[in-house]
Amino acid sequence: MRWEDLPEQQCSMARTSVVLGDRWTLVILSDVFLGVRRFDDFQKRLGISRTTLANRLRLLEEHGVLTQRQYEDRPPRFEYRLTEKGLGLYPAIIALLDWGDEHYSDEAGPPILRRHKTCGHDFHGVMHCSECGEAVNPRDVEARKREPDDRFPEVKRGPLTYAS
Amino acid sequence: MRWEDLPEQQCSMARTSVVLGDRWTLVILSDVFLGVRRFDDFQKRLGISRTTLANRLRLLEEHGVLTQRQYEDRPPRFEYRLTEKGLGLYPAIIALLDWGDEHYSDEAGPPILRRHKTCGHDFHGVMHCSECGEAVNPRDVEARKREPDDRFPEVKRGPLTYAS
DNA sequence: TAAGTTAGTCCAATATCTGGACTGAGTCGA
DNA sequence: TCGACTCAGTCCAGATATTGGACTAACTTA
Repeated sequence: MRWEDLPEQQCSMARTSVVLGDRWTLVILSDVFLGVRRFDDFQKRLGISRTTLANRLRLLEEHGVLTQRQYEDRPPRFEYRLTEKGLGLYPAIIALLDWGDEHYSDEAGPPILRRHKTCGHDFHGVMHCSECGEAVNPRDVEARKREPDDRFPEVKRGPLTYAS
Repeated sequence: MRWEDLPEQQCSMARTSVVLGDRWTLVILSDVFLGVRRFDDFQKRLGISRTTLANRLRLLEEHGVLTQRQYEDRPPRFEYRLTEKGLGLYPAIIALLDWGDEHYSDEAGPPILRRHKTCGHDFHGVMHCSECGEAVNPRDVEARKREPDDRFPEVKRGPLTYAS
């Protein structure tokens, strides 16, 4: 199966992966959330090739994650900004950054700190249940299909466990 | 810059992206969280090429996200399981699945539902602040570098905003 | 004994990513 | 008015990664 055929699958991660699933997109997006908006700034900060950057930004625009907006008349210049849909990726970005902070920081700690202005503290994200408000533990979650679907074959599997 | 050089960067997303940033890894992981553990099951469910699957699983093992454990003696057979480090990706997986559910579902709703066994309801994840416990809004977060670092050049940027 | 299961490897064709040069419109300073 | 600079890309050819399909290898089951 080719990557482009993934969205046909009955799986939200497959469809998400078409937009975010490549070497650069998540890094670009985390820069966008830091306030970076211009082509050359992305390019200089990330060291990504200009071709690939142009392709990624176009893809993100096509998928409604970013929009271009003019910030200068002469010469006409555009910058990339998050749409509401793009802003909806914030929890995922936070979760991925936190995971990177936890597992790949050096002795001095995470390279970038995030402060919750509302309470004034540096923080990390904790995933809570939308229904009861409690923090969610992976072992307390049970997944089920909406309905049987032959395109998404069943396999033998047990409950979620992990290697100790 | 090449993908392999990304982890040199002072950026947690760059380092995270080395492990997760490709077309298949997130999809494989979301299957792992559904309980899929065997090579052929991944391959049949995802339609990924066997070569790429083998490479991805090896990468995830090298990075300590999965481990192989023997589940059969004759012939010796191994299955892939999450380590504690891998289990730490659950918030990110939930956030990405929720985003896909929200933006790419058909009329009938998300293809897979997740139930919080603790409270008994189908749910989605809400990202909360580890310090004050409140739900986090992207606009209430302020990022800053731990310290100046020439390898990670500053750019002109304003506060986080988005296109309306 | 033949067919099936499981977990891969190997291969050549195709697709994607790379750095670097280049374009083009306009600004800035002297 | 000239020359250097800014910014957002495009274009190219070489390097790298992904693809589907065939194949291996060890063992089980009918």
